[in-house]
Amino acid sequence: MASRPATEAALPNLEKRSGKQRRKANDQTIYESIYDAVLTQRLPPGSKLPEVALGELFGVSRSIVRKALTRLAADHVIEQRPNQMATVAKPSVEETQQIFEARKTIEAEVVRLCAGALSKGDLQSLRQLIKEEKAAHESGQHQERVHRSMGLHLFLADHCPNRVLGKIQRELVLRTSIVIALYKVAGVQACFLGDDHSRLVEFIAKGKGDQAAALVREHLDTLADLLDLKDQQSTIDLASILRP
Amino acid sequence: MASRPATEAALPNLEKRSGKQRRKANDQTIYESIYDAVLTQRLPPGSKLPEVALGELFGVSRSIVRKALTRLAADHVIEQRPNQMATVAKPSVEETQQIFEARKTIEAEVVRLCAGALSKGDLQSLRQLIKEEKAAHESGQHQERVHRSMGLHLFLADHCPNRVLGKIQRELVLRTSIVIALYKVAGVQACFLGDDHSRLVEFIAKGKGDQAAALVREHLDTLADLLDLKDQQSTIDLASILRP
DNA sequence: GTGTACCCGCGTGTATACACTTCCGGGTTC
DNA sequence: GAACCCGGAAGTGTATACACGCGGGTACAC
Repeated sequence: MASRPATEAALPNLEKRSGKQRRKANDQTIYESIYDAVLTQRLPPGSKLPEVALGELFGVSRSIVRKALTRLAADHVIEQRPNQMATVAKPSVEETQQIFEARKTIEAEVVRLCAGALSKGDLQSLRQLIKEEKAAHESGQHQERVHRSMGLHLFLADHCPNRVLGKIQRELVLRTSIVIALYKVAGVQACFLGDDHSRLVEFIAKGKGDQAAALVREHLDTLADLLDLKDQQSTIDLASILRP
Repeated sequence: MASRPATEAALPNLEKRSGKQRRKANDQTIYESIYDAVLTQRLPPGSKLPEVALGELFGVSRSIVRKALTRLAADHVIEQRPNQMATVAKPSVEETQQIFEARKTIEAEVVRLCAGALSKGDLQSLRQLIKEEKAAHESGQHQERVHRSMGLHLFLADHCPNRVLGKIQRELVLRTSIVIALYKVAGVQACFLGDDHSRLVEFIAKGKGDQAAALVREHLDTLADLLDLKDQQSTIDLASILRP
């Protein structure tokens, strides 16, 4: 049983979430289930994803599973190597920093475009999201809080007037969440940084694009600093250790 | 024969390029072949891509073709609808403008990061690319010129220190090329705009990131202005035409 | 002549069978 | 005792068979 602990431990969690929907899942369902499991750390980085097991779990054949895995690989959620089981992506420290830098560039532009361009209803939804995030935070519901916190950034991505930039932003938000799950130090309340979110929404509401962009950059820098990027387990230099 | 002219006319062009490699193509080969055919307009937007025909053409089964098509759809090169043949993407005017705007944001940052960070050899390669582009331009080799011109931007994407941003840039360059192929007015020498490319490389060589970024934005604006975005065939307002 | 309903063919959606590759474990040999 | 070799189990890679959905064409009715 020690041969593939990640698989045996995590795969059942996939069905736990959605109950007994073992029948007739399509590739989109599988895609979202795995994605969500990765984000909530039920599937930690490096977890193995055997096609047959997934197929049995969702009640479909490997064809569907393979399609979902191909899409997940295209979105950098998992890694596929020839003749080997797919594994949940395990971004390096370097890649993590680059993801944050890239997101700073894109999200700054996204909020700039959003500023003054969102409807009253959109702003209302944003304020509601922040309220729910705080509530989840205070009641200690980890998964809920992660979803709400990420939800604000996803909302901005989905409502950016530039749909192309919005989709890029969405992908980066999700990748960011993965690395946060990977490198987050225990106890840190990621992305719940003071009232950054509240201030950001107000800047957007008042059409102050430049200030919103600046705040986002600062917000992401603070977030990146909270990560424990010193943990270099995956980049151990065997030579320096074993050399006499 | 009028039922699917695009397919019958264009699909044979796929094999024409690679000669007689009808044996044992993998999904990567198919992916690249279709991608290249789209970029060089051998497969114009809207072209149908039947799985069986592609399979026979490349000597593989539909499984491989489907994998390639799934990846192409993820990269916005083709569009897949349930129970319908995949078609080459046909970006709207609005999406085209958004692609250019997004690329301005990303590429400006990419060249800023490249400035002063490229090796002597890289700069040498860039200057060589520009030379080849000019040569292809003057000798009237359309396909070659398109490749070289795009090649400079792809080179910058691939050599950007931030690999994440580089990959986003690469995708946007390719999508830009698609819309250029789609909306280019006859006779326009797209992306061969004076000595923009030469000046850009020199800015990068001298580490003048801000000036390089500014030039890129200007370059892309000029390029977008050359397109005939008034052509709204796909968004015809029937009401305004048929109303008495 | 026109409108409608049915049928058939083409193409995709899904499942499954089989071949190949990889990895692990035991046995043998030096 | 250690290293190498070999065999089998598990998993992916690919092809193929069959089911389903859509669209066009024809025949029939009005």
